[in-house]
Amino acid sequence: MPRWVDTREGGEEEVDDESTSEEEDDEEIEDQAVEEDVDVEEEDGEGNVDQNDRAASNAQAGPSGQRGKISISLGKKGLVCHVCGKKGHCAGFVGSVYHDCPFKPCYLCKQAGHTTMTCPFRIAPEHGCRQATGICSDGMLACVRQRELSGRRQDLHIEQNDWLVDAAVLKLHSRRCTCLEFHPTKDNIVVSGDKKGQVAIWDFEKVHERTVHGNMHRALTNNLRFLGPLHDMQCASASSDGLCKVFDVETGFDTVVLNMNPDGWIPGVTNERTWIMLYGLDVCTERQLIIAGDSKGKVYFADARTNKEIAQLQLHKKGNKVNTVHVNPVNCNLMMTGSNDWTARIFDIRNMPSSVGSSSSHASGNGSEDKAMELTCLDHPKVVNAAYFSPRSGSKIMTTCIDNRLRIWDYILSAGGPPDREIVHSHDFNRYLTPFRAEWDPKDTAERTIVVGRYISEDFGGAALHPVDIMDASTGRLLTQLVDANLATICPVNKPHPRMDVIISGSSRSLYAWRPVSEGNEDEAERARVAAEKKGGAAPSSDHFVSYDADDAATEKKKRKAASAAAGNLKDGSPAGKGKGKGKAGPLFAEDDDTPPSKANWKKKKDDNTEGKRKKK
DNA sequence: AAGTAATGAAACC
DNA sequence: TGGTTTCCCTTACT
Repeated sequence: MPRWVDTREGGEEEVDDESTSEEEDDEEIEDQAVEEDVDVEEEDGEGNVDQNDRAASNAQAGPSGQRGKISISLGKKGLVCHVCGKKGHCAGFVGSVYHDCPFKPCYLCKQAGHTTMTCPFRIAPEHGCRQATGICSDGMLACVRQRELSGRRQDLHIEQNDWLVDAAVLKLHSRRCTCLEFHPTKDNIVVSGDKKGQVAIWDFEKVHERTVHGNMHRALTNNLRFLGPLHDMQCASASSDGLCKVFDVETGFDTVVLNMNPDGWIPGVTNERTWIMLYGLDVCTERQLIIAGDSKGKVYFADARTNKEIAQLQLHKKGNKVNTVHVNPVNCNLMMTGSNDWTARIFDIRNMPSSVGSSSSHASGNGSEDKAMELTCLDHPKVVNAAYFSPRSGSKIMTTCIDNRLRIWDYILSAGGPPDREIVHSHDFNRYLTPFRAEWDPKDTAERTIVVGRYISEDFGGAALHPVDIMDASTGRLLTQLVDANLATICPVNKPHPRMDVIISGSSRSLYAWRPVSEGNEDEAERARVAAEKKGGAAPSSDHFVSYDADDAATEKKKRKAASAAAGNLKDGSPAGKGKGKGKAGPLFAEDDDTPPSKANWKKKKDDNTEGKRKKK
């Protein structure tokens, strides 16, 4: 049985009882649409039927297969499409299926001439992908042959299991989760950061055990990285408050390594242009370096032993975020960054200019000045959310770009040129959500398995769910899609465990632990599934399900007090009042000085979405 | 149950 | 270069 943790008051009941009559509603809507003379009969994405069916049984089993024809009524005169503004049709959800505006390019691959529903990339995710050389449709024979030829061990690591959420901690954070990191030595521990600057430590085996360091930062915790097995309690963090800290995950005791805004926020003086935020972060254990990227295209190097800044360099175009920093896992001289300037870049740290001070003010040029270190630049057509070396050999490269493509280079040396593969995959949303970042599975010795959340939803037995995809980076093939009826929100943050068959997803304010359904456990999983279905997607068991309303600041304080009184690990429960604390927070800061850059004066345009709204409940 | 705020990139002038 | 507007399947709340 899945283990869900709900520590809010009333725990399970909260999530209970939603949408029991979902199917009837669906039918109603469909019927309606049919009645009102239908011009366009649903283009049915034949190709993905089986894919969906399989996952549908994973999710709300429902009357899965026999989902009747869905129709959209284009004949209605009164309708106005909120996407293109033209009359006579309307984009949006019909039940759990979204229909694109037929006059816009495909939402998935961005090409004109078809909609997402009929997109070749949706029907066959590997469509148009060149396979990596030496990879023959995943046959065992091909793997053996490859192994003999290259002398390297090539595991066939094909995920075929069904996965389900095994444990969850709901509302652990008070804002959306922004990053995740596994503890280097304690297998069951995952550390997560959120949009408010909190850092949480969760034991996904014990489920109820978690610690929240509430005031680690005063703005988004953008990245976390452990200092390594030798300092296994020490974790570094980079935040939009401009701080890079090293903190002890058990005690929460922290040391500031970098402070990009030493004068703080001075009303009337500081503004959004001058405030510096830290984004990308990595730790180089060999060199004892902490490397962080900022919101202005600079990268900072700090000595992890002294916690002092060594250098800062303008490695990317000015004014553009450096979203990720990654030190090559086998060659610590190599570093790669992914940035909002539409590039990923690879650097040789040895070529760092010797005379770089903390007050460097290089000017001129097109913005990215400190070229000495740069080995190559990987151009992209849009923002690069993430750029990572493969975790074992360090010789492959994968980037996540918001043009809805994952790009794979099979060898670093080819990184100057076009990628070996572009995998079309839906992850292009850029507001409201934490940016998607595709991750390598460090367990796969062949360095093929990758994990990435999907933005676009799919109909799983009547529910619109957003799967987490396990894909093969060498073929572009979708190996498995993770869905669970209890997890209906988008999962932008996902990490495969380095040693266990576990994937942790951060979705909204909650964390979820996926596990494959083992053969012996299928019955149990089935029961859990049925239970979940009966309850309308609610918590099957409180042993596996915790919710924790971290929203209200006062409640939070109370809770912390109680926790410290109890002087031990936080135990389940500590019933929190129903979170109402609106948590009036400027975009940048959670508390005090109320002059953070606020965009409250933004004009709002009504986003007339009503007719196409997805029916919930 | 309908409305809305928070939010970020990019196109445009 | 800077300010303004738009956009596209959000989410959690009133």
